[in-house]
Amino acid sequence: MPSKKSRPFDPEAFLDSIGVSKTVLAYAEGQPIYPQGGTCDTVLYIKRGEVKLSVISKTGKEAIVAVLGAGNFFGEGALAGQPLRIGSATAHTASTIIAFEKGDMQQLLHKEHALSDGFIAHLLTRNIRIEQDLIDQLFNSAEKRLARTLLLLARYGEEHVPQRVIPKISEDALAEMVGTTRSRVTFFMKRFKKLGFITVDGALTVNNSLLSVILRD
Amino acid sequence: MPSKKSRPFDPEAFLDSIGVSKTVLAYAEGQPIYPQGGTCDTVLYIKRGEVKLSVISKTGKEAIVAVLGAGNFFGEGALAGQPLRIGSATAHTASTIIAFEKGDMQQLLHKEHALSDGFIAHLLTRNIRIEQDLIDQLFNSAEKRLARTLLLLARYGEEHVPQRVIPKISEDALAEMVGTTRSRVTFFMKRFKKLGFITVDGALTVNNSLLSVILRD
DNA sequence: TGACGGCTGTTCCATTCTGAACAGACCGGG
DNA sequence: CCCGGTCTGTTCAGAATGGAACAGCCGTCA
Repeated sequence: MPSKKSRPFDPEAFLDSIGVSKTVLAYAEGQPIYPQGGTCDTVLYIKRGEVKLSVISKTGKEAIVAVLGAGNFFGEGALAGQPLRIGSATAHTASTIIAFEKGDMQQLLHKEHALSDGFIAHLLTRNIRIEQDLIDQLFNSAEKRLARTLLLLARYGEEHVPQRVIPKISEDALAEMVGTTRSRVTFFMKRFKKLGFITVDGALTVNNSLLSVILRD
Repeated sequence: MPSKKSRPFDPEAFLDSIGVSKTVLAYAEGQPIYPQGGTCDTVLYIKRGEVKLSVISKTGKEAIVAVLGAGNFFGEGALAGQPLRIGSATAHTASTIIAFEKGDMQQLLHKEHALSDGFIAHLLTRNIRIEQDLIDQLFNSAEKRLARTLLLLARYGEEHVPQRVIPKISEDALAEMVGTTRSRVTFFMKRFKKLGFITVDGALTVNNSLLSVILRD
């Protein structure tokens, strides 16, 4: 397997190396990066921190589409000619963000092989992830979706540890990510606790045994 | 608006122009192109026809993730290092498909600007579409999802006509695309008919007034 | 300290959905 | 023309979900 996984490409270092100017911004936790409906003229890159992408429906419901970590692009819709942002982006934790003008990015992607290779890799990864979220929604019950979300938050599979701690997240936020209501989340969390799949003592610890929830029929 | 929409790039003509060998295959309606779980070593391109991408769960349920028309790539997971196909691809109508070896494609994407530009455009479009499907699932009831699916099938928005005819599709297939059961589909279809949003007289005609179902709160 | 706001635990019921069953309509082959 | 297969129309009970309401817990802040 010659292909190297996990962020083989660092756009910032690359851009420095070819001497392109860029905008680097710092955001505090919870600070908005761009609003739903805003003009869609930049592509952003997460240098440090985590960014939450969410959408608000006409009825006021919020759905969290993704929480992305360092090394990810977001707002790529600009390149596809989207005039307005479909959803909003918020700093989930304190973050450092690099912004590229849409036009600059297009030029760079066209000229610089290394950048376009890296960007394609990123898009493919995102594609797969979103598609799996969709499949998850189509197939699974709220309980399984919650289990999957918790495992993803705990970065299941990235390291060979039996359990990991989840930073901090309210049941409300979980409900939004999972696509259900808080009462459901509370209900299932209680069950997970009872079965020993997760433990709560200030922090939330996810045990890999939670996988059994997803795998069972 | 300088950007040209709707398939600005024709990979086949391009590949011919630079003299790359490729595999062109013809599929009859309903014929499998690749199976879920098969080796994932080619990227495919739809020259003509329509391709259905579906996934089967452990419990045997099928979900139709997308139906793609001419000018689309699929099976791109190969480039992201996926060893096995996540879902299966089937010719939805008689189709002509071009297959690229994963390695060849990677080389080409790296060397040929025109190809990588076109491919990025494709990935961005797909991303947006899948993301919207996901948002649809998170926000909307089965009824609205069905309405949206019908409008998409009727290619709502592509032309300025008040109504369009949908090729042919069983309620079973609709149920799979929408992510619900056939009994629900029948139920809502009846309602749509009664309200005049669709008409069935052999063929299925979708009226743009069906939009009101999506827009209402 | 005491009020307040945010989060969690819990309950309850109306609504929606699933899954299965059965009957009739349509179609093509033998 | 009859048969079997596929698709649609319909019904229904049981399960899952949504949405709201209320109480307790725990920090912050004046």
